[in-house]
Amino acid sequence: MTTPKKTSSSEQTPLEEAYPTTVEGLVLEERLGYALRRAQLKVFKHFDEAMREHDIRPAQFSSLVVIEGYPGVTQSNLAQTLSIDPPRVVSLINSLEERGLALRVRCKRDRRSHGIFLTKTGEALVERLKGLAEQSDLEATQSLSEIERRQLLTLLRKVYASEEGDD
Amino acid sequence: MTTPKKTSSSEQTPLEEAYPTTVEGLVLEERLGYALRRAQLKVFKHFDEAMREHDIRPAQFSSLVVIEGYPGVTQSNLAQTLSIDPPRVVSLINSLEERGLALRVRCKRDRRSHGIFLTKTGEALVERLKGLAEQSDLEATQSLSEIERRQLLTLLRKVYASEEGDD
DNA sequence: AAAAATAGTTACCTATTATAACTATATCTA
DNA sequence: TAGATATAGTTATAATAGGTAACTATTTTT
Repeated sequence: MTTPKKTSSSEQTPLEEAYPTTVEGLVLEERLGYALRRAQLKVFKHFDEAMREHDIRPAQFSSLVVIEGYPGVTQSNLAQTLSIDPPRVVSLINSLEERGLALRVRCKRDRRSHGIFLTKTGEALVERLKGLAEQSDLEATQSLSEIERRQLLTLLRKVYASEEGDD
Repeated sequence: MTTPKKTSSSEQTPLEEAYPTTVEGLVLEERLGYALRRAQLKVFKHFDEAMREHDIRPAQFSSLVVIEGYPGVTQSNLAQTLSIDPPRVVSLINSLEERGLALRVRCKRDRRSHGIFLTKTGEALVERLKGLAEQSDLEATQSLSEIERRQLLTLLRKVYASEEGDD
């Protein structure tokens, strides 16, 4: 790989050695969105690997955890909770139901809505997945100390939890 | 909105009040990937709003900043720098070129590659965009103090910059 | 009873991202 | 120097995420 070298931006002919391989020193390093995207890419890559064996996607994992915590949750509440759109929930629950991990139970009280529950298989799987996910987080953030990891989590929560839109 | 109430997960009939609207208390709150995704969603939403006027997408912004910092950068180096695939760079540069913001200059030395440069218009725009992006970051993270914002940025960089894969 | 609202669904459309194959050049090697 | 190999960029294509609009079945409101 050739060495990065910064040059005047008014020079309009191709350079020979002006090839960066990092964004070091660029304003990009100061942008939160960029840093978030890059960090997320890395963490998700680890997550994908950890879940590959069980063929579980991030959204499926999130759904399973929420259903486990709130058995009987409705699809619309799941949508709100995870900030995804109702149509997305349909295919999400379909996939879980087809794999025998969750099931819809029509609500007697309001027959428009479905309570969603985990099956025994689903409960067993989510327990396993939670362990794998925790391990994956640790691997993806080996460069952080335990204290830093907690700090990061706290700061991220502070960002996304702040009311303002209803993101 | 009804109140969340947690119940035994072995109960297989629909509940009346088991509807959460947050993930508070769930293991999900402990997952880094989840926190990153939610925070990124929020920050990107602000970014989109800030850039709407100029119709600039996150990847276009990143490209412009890198080209500004490394005039004459090649497409393959841009791909490496931003961790995106070569085909993605093609359409990215196409869009910038069509809008008169950047241009390809065939490299004399290696006629396979193109040096990419900003036009005057591109240079003017990227200056403006950098200001907007910074402002957007601040708005998206109003819940953080200046110190916390810097901490967050530092921690994120530490995560994505650590060598291990070549993410 | 009629109108309006809600939960879920279906159909559709767009943007993002990854993969494979192609071209043109350049480099290696024998 | 000829032939094989590698590289930069491109095109085509497919998989997927994500979002909108419209429809059905219910429930609630008036």
